[in-house]
Formats: sequence, structure tokens, C-alpha cells
Amino acid sequence: MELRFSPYDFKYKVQNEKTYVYLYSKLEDGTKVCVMHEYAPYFYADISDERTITLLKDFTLDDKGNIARIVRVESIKKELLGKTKFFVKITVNYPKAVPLIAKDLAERGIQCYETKIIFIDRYVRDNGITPMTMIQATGDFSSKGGLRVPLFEASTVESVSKETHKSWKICALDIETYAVKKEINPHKNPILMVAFYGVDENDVVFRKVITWRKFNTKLNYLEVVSDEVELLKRVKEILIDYQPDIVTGYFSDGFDFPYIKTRADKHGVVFDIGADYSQLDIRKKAGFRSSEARITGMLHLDMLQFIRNIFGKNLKTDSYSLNAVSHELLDSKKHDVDINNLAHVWDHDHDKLEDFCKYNLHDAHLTYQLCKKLLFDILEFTKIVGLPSHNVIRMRFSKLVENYILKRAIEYNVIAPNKPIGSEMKERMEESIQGAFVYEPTPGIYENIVVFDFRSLYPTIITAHNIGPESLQCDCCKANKVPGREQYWFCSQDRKFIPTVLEQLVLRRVDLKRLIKDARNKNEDTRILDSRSYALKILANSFYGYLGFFNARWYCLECAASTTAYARHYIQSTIQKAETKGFKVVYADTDSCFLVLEDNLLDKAMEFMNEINFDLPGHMELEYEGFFPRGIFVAVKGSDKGAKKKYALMRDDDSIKITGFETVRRNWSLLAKEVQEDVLRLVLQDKGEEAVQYVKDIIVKLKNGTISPEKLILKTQITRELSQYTSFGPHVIIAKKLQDRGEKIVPGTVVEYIIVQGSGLVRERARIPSDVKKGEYDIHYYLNNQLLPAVSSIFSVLGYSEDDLLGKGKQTGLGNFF
DNA sequence: TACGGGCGGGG
DNA sequence: GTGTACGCCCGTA
Repeated sequence: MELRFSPYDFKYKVQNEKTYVYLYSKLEDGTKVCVMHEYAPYFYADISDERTITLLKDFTLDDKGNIARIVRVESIKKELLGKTKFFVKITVNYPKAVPLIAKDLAERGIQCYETKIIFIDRYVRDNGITPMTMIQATGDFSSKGGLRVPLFEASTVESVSKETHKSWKICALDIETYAVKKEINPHKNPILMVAFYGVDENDVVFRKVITWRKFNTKLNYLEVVSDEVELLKRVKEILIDYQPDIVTGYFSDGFDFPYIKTRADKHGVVFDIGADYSQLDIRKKAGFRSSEARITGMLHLDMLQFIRNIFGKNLKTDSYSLNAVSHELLDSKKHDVDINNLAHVWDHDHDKLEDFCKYNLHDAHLTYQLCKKLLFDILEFTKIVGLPSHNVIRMRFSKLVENYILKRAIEYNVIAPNKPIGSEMKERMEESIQGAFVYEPTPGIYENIVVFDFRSLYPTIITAHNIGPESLQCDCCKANKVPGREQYWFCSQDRKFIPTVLEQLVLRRVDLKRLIKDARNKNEDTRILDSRSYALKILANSFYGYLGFFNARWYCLECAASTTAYARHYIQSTIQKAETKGFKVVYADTDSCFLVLEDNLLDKAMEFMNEINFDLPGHMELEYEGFFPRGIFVAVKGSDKGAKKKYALMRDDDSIKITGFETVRRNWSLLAKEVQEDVLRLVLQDKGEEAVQYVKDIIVKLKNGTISPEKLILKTQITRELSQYTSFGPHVIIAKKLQDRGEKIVPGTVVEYIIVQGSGLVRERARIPSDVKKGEYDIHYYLNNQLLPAVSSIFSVLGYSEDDLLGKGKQTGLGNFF
């Protein structure tokens, strides 16, 4: 019989010398099924000697009781780094035999390829199975069972559609734990409550919070159990009964699931929620203190992973906390509950527990909404890269690019080059290349600035100039030298593999943009198309970085160096042509160019842009980015040189775009941040005098001691046990004081402090904010270490010195200021 | 300017 | 799991 299904989770098992892939899937009607399908593991070797090939046919190796065996040897014509020749495809008896046998052959001097490709990845790529999309199998349901879902034994499997299943049953989960003083310790402290928020295929909402403290409440979604053991059992039961396709969380890879597992293990609760009765699987990842949680038969999406690895570049927020991300993406925030109080409330103040239950559910709800909202994007990345969503959301750009290339390699009959090992990796890590060109601006305020930039500069350079490891230093195009890197050239005769697959991404996006435009005109929903366009863009933009990434299979530093060399060439020649045309260039960075119109009209600038575009090769294009009535470029501290990547522009609607000013980052007092932004705004509105007066007023307030102390708070995190500190910065001194007062200080505690007046070192004058009396703060410190550094570079552009702001003559030091 | 160490997310 | 291996930002010699 035939069966159509959408697979979302993949496992494999070896039975009787055969390897079966288990595709946990959703049928069109929404029910779950597991499809098993046989596939054989293999790799390639570079052997031309017939005698060796014959010998290989009987090759075996002892693998701790198992026999690793070569079951088939075939000669196949493949391309490796532009050279086509015969390789040997070696099929073995089980997946783990691949690295074993390959290692043995390598020790005999045989070069092997594709020996470290995950078996599941190999299976889905080779069989054209795109996870989450519709697949058709022929076979029969099995009577073997042993799973929580029906098992279908497939003899053939093929893709029937690139569309994903219409609706996925998603359930978000969030836990709250007992923690005193930010000490998170799953070995010591229990889970207090667990929230679920799910929606099924019929849009029926499922909300639940489970806790093990009885208290007075009317919350209808609350379920109270007797203790933590019962809570864990109930969580397990709910996940098994509800059977979501997708279970989502926020930092659930590193917090919620590992915590649940540790508590379950401690209490002897077997957390066997997998569709094959396997346990919740927490994998420690080497090197970095991180982990990954897996549940067989469910797709676990940790939204933080996707946002941090892939989607975050799209966001303005610099924090990936649930609160910050929800605020930006959902326009909704976490409940304003002080989580630090949970442990106290749990022990002593039960009537307030209701707030925490609501908070708990709300977090699960936010996570659900994030998952729902970003699922389009996740599915698009899944389809383009062609690997399970579980893996895709946990990849960084280099991996996404590499896996995309690996997918395309099958169509082009290309063998993947090996990853670097040992010394080669070290060498690669030591190499570096010249980067982008940045024009040094002359500090000042400019009017009528037009900004142009090259659309997708690096991808279009790579495709236009056929840049890739296969086309480097060809025999036929030696005259085709890279400007500024004359020792390199790339073939202009044959389109090669890497630029070809990149060009397809670029072209698909061009087509897509047309579709999006049409759809918008017809008022149709463009979310899926937008997601696809974003996925294509991000992947295309990552190719340049990939070519210079030390761990890349298609590493090619010459390619990366040539890409930036071309980029410098194009931006510099654009600047030159603009100047020839009578425009003043004020700034340029990588792919953008800032012109001042002066006597010209905007039309003239657009004409200039069109002229530039006429000469550009391939898909390269200079685009109009915007017009800004005013902009300010400041000098590097203590010099008259213009600072790079540090400027502010005002748009037509008076909004301002701030780039590079350091106080947007933390570790500065609120005072410094606010004043800096206000001053930039005033200056860009041509209200320089007002800005001076404004700062003078602030200085007066500061001197009078009337600045609100919370605007002066500095924050630093304690990172180790206090006894371990050898140098005593202000935050360490404060932490010790807090500890003496009975507060618990552990690594992770953030201490807040204010610098007060007096003699001695700054660290001796740090105080706990609640101890600081009105006007007690150190005026000198906040003036010279916070306020002035935040604004002096802006004022120096206007010709005001710090002394001018302080209302003093040039010779006066700060000594007689008080 | 190069390096060494801390940090992220979560309670 | 046919995977060794985070990157960035800050402060200090």
C-alpha cells in the first residue's frame, strides 16, 4: 500500500546487519506514524589500483565484538575540487563502521572522503527527503509494534511535494524552580511548577500549570499534586497523552529539560517519553558548557537556539532574553513579577503563589507564540538546507552554508572535501585576510546626505567573478587578475560549483521578490515568502564568511581575500567616480557610500547611481538607501581623526539612526546613555546652543546632588566564588559587603553600586545603592567618567571643549571646580 | 596590540 | 552519534 506522510524526527537502528531509518511522521489527517526504511552507509576512497580494490572486497575489522565489514565496492566518476576522476564507493555493514574502516584505510595511506557525515543526514539528502514536507512510501504496516505509534515498513520512499504539512500541533513548556540568590542548582533545588501551553489541529487551546504546593486559588488551569515526584510523573504523562508534534521551550536545551532530567534521575522517575519508550535524552556538547535535549518522536525546538543562531541578526535587541525578544517580536512582555522572591513565597507566603503560576503560564504562552511566529522561518531553513529542523535551528551560519552545499553536491556529482585536521586547522586559524575598506570621515556635521549601498555585495562579487576553490588559478585565464591581489585569478570560461550554487540562491531570491511584490499588490499573505526570502538572503550572505572559516570543507582563503579585494575595488572606484562628478564623499564603509549633495539635486545623484550600475558585472547593483537632512561624524577620542563606524543620521521625519556610539551598550549609567541620545538629537536638529545649555543644566543638577540615584547605578556581575578573587574591583568590594549583611552571593549575582564622594580609590568609594543618601554620590566621578566621555566627542565637532561645557576658561583644571 | 577570562539563556 | 573544537566583548599586561 501507499502512505503519505510528513517526517519531523529521525532515528536509525541496526538490525541483522541492516540499517533502518525511522521517520517519525504526521499523516495528512494529523495522526502520528513511524515509517521504517532501509539504507546502507558508505563513504568514498581515492583508489585507482585494481588490486587494492579487489582486496577491499574481503576487508573486515574487529569492533569490540562486532565485525565491521565492507559489503560493496564500486568505481564511480565524481568531481573533487574541480577535478573529475574515478573514486571508489565503499559500502559497509553499519554506520559506525564507516569511521572505523576509513581510519584503518587512512593509516594504510588511502585518502578517504565523506567519512564523517551523519548517517541520517546522508539518508535524507540521498533520498531527496525534505523533512516536514510530504513524502510517499510503499509498504505495509508492521505487526511488530513496540512503539507508541503505528509502524510502517517501507520498501520505497520518495518526495511528492515541497509543501510542509498545513498544521503542526505545538506545545510550549516552561518550568519554575527553587532558587535562592540566583543560585540555580538542579542537584539541590526542586522544580516548583511546570506550565504547558498548546494548541491542537482544531485550534483548541490547552493550558495547564502543575505545582505541588496547595494554596488558595481559583485558577482553573492549575493542578496541584502532592510532591515533586508526582509533578514529574504528571509532566511525563501530559507529554505522552497530548503528543504534540513540536515541543518548544526557551533555553529548554540548556535549562528546562536538563533540569527535569536531573530531578527525574534523582527521584528515580523514569522519563521514558520517547515514541520508542526511550528516555528524554540530554546530550552534553563538548567544549562549550551546553547541551541539547531530544525526545524521540517529537520535534524539540528550543526557540532561543533558532533566535541566537539564525534569526537574531534580524532583531534590534542585543539581549536574547525571553523578555527582550517577546517585546520586539510579539509586542508583549513577561509578567512583572520578581522571580527572586519565588523561593521566599514558596516557603512562607503561599497566597502570593498565584502570581507565579500566572507568570509561569505566561512564559509558556510567549514561547508558544514565538514558535508559532517563527515556524515559517524554521520551515524555510529546513527546506533550503534539507536537514531535520532539530539540527537546522541548532546550526550557526557556517554549518547552514556547508549543509546547503552538501545537498547541492549530490546534483552536481561532487565529493565533499574533508574538514581540516590538527595542524591544518591550526594553520588556517593563524591566517587572516585584509577586510573591508572604511573611509575615514572628517569630523563634522553635514547636510543633505545621500546614502547608496551595494545590494548583497559579497554574494554578487563571488558569482560575478566566479570565485571558488575550483576556479582559482585555472590554466586558461591568467590575465583575469584580481584588482589589488594580482597573484590570484579565477576562471572566466567555466562556471564552477561554489559560485553556481550561490548564484542559484541569489536568483531564487530575485524571483521571490517579484512574487512577494505581486502578492502584496493582491493583498495576499506574504509571510511564507518573506521567510523564504530572508532564509535565502542570510544563506547567500554567509558564503563569503564560510570560504574563510577555518573549519569549512570548501575553505578557500584566496577566495575570501579576493572577495574583499574586489569589494574594496568597487567601493573605491565608486568614491572616485562620485568625486569626479562633483559630489563630496563624507563616508564609506564596506558596501555603502555617503555623498553630500551640495549644489546638486537628488536627481543628479540617482543619475550617478544609474551610471555606476551600467558598468557593474553580473548581479551587482548599487542601490539608493536613503536621504538624510543632517548627520554627524565625530573624532576618535584624543585626536582630530574621524572615527570609523561611529555616526548619527537624522531622517526626514526627525527620527535618528545612531551607529557605534558606545553608551548604547551596558555598563554605563542610565545618566550617560540618556544624555548622549538627547544631545545627538538636539545637535542633529541644529540646536547646538540648546544642547550645550541642556548639558550645562545636567551638570548643575549633578553638582547640586539632585540627579536621581537610580540613574547613577553601575552594574557588574560576580563571576566566581568571592574567595577566589585576587583583584578587588568595586563590584567585589560591594559583593563582600552584601555577604556580610547575610545576603548570599554566588557566581552569577549581579551587584549594583554607586560611587560616592570621599578620598581614596574608586573601589573604596563604591556603595550599595540603598545606602547612598541624597546628593552623596561622587560628582567628580560621574562628571568625568560618565557624562563628559558620553558627550564630549559630539560637542568637539561643534567646537566646544569640555571646559566650555563646564563654563570655565581653558586653563582651569577640575581641581577648583568644587 | 595581543592575550586571557568571562559570558550568554534560564530561576 | 559516520559531529572533538562557541565567538564576542571586556579588562589587563
